[in-house]
Amino acid sequence: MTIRQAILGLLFQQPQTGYDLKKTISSSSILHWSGNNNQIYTTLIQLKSEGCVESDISEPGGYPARKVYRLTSSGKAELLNWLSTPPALPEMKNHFLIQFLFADTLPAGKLAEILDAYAEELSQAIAFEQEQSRRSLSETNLTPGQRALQQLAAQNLADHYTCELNWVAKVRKGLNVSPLTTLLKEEE
Amino acid sequence: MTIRQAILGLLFQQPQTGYDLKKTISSSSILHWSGNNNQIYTTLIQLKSEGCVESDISEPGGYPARKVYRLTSSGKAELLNWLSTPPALPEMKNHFLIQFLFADTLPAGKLAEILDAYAEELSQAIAFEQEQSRRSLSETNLTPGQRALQQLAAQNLADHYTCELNWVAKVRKGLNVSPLTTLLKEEE
DNA sequence: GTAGTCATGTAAGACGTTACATGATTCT
DNA sequence: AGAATCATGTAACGTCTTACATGACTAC
Repeated sequence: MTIRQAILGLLFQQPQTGYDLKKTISSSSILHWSGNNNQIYTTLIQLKSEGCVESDISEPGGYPARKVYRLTSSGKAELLNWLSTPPALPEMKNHFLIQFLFADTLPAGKLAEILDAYAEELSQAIAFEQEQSRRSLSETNLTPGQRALQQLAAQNLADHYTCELNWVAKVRKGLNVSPLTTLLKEEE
Repeated sequence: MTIRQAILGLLFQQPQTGYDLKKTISSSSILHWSGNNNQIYTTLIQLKSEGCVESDISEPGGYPARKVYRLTSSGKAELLNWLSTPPALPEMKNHFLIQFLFADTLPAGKLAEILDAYAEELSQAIAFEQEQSRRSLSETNLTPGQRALQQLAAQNLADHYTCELNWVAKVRKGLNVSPLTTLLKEEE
């Protein structure tokens, strides 16, 4: 349940509503959960029952009640505690890699076609992340330290997409030189 | 449900039991689901009810019955169909990146410590993947084409871990030069 | 007037994980 | 004798996704 920690972290940056959190999380490639992630609301309710967050209703009388959440000291403690946790390796669920793994079933030429489509999609993703990285510089409601972290994190994603693109180019080049079945001999 | 396609792919390579699939999947960094992934059995039962796989009992009378599964033509069709699906971007659930994103809450020095621990873990993962890549060369029950794909896929993972390690080194270096709060100024 | 955004929430499902249960065989 | 591995399966759980429901306000 990383969404719990993501919420704690965002609320530490500034108190905000569930809707604000939802927008931030869905537009962030790093906090990449569903764009319509209503788990946020249930998690907020749970966090409140555990005393990690408190909420005030701004503009009373409105519908639905606009609840602004903020961290309690207990919530801050949990966040700090999690931040000190030993880091874990990234989980890379690369569905394409599984497709690739069984691709010798495909007719010749089809793999090349798919690799090209993948390369195109990666290029777009890299452009998007670099735009995000640039945009994070102009976020006014963050401290310089927070902006630095955000920019470095966005760069991390762009780096990985670039790495993937390089890998595709390498494989694609190999496919041009020789068909799949003879690829291995070069390595031996 | 990528485990479904992974099973179809593995059964295409060779008929085998659920236990065999489980070992292969749990030891593969690419097909990285739980090491004790009993979802495989339920998926096999489902695939059978849909006519994608068939099973024979080898060594009848044993307990539990050793069921060897193989693909039907319908299963092969589904696999081929999925292989031609337009490729999707990798889902990188990098929990560490979320930790990093909120790390300005941490006392100075603690972030550097965590980055170092992360770098160490990445180095180990890279060594492991390169060992896996080497090992895939000597798998006897695969065709040369399949071995080539497997080796390239293993290399893909090693590439990503290396990319992550480079990123950590970059960040770490920046931390030495200047504290977090002044990091951004260099970029502006 | 209808589409979109603001704003909160419930409920059902998909997917993956963990724990448990059973019992045979093989290794130490 | 006890532990590990072989081998299959069920059940509960945790996490994330999708769909639905409500209703106000704003923009075209």
